[in-house]
Amino acid sequence: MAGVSTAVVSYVINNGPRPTSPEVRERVLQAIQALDYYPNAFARGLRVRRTNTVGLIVNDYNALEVFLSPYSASILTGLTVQLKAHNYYVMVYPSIVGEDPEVSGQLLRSGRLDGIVVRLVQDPPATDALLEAISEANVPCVCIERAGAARFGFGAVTFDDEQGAHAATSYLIERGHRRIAHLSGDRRYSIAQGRLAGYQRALSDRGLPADPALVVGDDWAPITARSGVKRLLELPVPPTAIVAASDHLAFVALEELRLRGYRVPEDIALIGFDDTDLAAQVQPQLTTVHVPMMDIGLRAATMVLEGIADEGGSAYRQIVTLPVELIRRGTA
Amino acid sequence: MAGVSTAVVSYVINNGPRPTSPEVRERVLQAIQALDYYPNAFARGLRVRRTNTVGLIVNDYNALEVFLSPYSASILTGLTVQLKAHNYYVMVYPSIVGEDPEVSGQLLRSGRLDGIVVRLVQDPPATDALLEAISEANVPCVCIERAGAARFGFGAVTFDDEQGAHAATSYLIERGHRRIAHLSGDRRYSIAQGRLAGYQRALSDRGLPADPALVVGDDWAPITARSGVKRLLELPVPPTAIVAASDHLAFVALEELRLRGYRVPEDIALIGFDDTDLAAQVQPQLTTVHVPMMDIGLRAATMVLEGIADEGGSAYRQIVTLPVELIRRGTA
DNA sequence: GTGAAAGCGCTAACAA
DNA sequence: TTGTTAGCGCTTTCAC
Repeated sequence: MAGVSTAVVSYVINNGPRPTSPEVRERVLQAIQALDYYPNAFARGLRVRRTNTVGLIVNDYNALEVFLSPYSASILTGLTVQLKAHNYYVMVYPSIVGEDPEVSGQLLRSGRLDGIVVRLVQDPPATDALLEAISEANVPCVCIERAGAARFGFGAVTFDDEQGAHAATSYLIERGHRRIAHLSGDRRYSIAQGRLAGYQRALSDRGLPADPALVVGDDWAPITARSGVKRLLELPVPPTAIVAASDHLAFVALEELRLRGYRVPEDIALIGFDDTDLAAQVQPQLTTVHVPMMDIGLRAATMVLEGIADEGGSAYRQIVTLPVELIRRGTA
Repeated sequence: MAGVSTAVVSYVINNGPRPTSPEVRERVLQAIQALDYYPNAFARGLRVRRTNTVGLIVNDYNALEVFLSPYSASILTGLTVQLKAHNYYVMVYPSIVGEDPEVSGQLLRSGRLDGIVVRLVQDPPATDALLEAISEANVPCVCIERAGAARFGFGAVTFDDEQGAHAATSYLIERGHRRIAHLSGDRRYSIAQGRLAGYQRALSDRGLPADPALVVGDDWAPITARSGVKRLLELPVPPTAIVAASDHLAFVALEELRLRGYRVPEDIALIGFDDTDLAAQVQPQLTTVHVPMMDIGLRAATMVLEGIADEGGSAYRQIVTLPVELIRRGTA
């Protein structure tokens, strides 16, 4: 319709790789408009071997909870915002712990993805099978939350649970607390382990005894948290402070403490972990450890884009650990 | 390597459209294994014009909140679980209200998607521009939360806010309440309007006056909810019950009421809306209206798959309204 | 039951 | 600056 070859149309659309005269360019643009023409992404992808798509593989234990964690939403937000700005699309894919890697292998090796961001809830070697499948996709991959085994050479954006819990616990010790409890999460998740470890290290750093009775809870369920708190309160010498492994657990603890007539923080101090939206909204506002979830998504997007641009380069293969920070509010 | 033509390989991989002899089949399968061969999705997509991908377009007012609403996560879960089971992938795309439709047009008309699920927060005609862009993709589309204008002929999975709020308010009236307040959400969202309307209709159904002073709040922010509750309590004749437009608002109200020394439900009854995870976890447990978010995602997935299978058929073009239900718990 | 070959819509190397 | 054309990797028609 513009009276030119397909090559020129391509040059116009892509601004290259060869120049076009302004008048031809104009004619082509008008024809495109008139015909309501849109390039087919699959044909282009087939030709240039780029799909403009990044996969977000979210690994978790339960298919119905993959996207429900407070993390996922923020991470997804950071990721999509950044990728959209660079004309990349996001394909989300739930991957269940223990699932046959062949399931995700189908997506991974189909050539649909230019890059991959994978949320890991465990540390190596538990994630090796999944990462092995990902490595066969032969595209840049950035792990978030936890890093993968070094041999894969993937980038990672993590945060330091251990240090966060250490800071929270140390803060309580400085404030004069000597019997500090930990309300732990599901230890299958590395973050739960890290938070427990940070708590324990803070105690030992200050020469405080590690009383096993002061560590309660072993999953993320509210009911477990409730009974854990109850057990703490029934101890011969109850704790004067609690470090919870998540804000959610802390909220439940807060409820339970109040219900039993304890004032927070006067009778018992409480610190959460994550700094979810709600933390600043309850009364008293929850003292907690801020984890920069949205930044993680953003940073992961940036890194994976670098990896894609680099064509097998390795500048992106760093392990970035974002700082976590104790936010002092009303509960400790 | 298997000593056969590419045609036969294709027949083996796709189980058709022509038969293959068992021995050849076996040879091909072994070669596939040995070569670690995986079909390229883009080449196949180019040829058969199917991408095995469904787009989830999430419309909202703020780029940073698109995926943070309690709805998004559940919807995404329902959607991905169902689509994964049918070998379809999900591409998520944030669409901002008022944004140039050309932005999403790029994705929509690129031929990447076999079908579309779009979350709408407004009613027609506000969504016409977005749906116009979607209709140019020429693929089945299912709206969720709110339906689009009839002329587009898209399917929809919705739920009845009006009726939910009506049920909640009516319940309070039956329990003897006569001064019932409504803590409203951001009226730019149709659900906020629907919930307000349901509340008002329930009052008028029972011949109760509609006191404008009893309707407070006009966004989803906690701070607004707090000041709204405060205003209610300072009224010459304060309400004895509050119907909130969301669980989040209700939680804030619950906090604020307690803070001011009111017992819930003894002094003031409270009903939320959504039945988010937390509703059953606070003490007292929140009485609320259950909205089956995950089902919505699941149902939308099923419908869009029907639309894709139907090849322009119209069986999927129904508007499904899922029931909402008052869940009696501890706050009313 | 199998092979040869066309062609999906695009890009880019090569030729002019 | 533009046109011609090969070919990305697959499916499927047509011939055998």
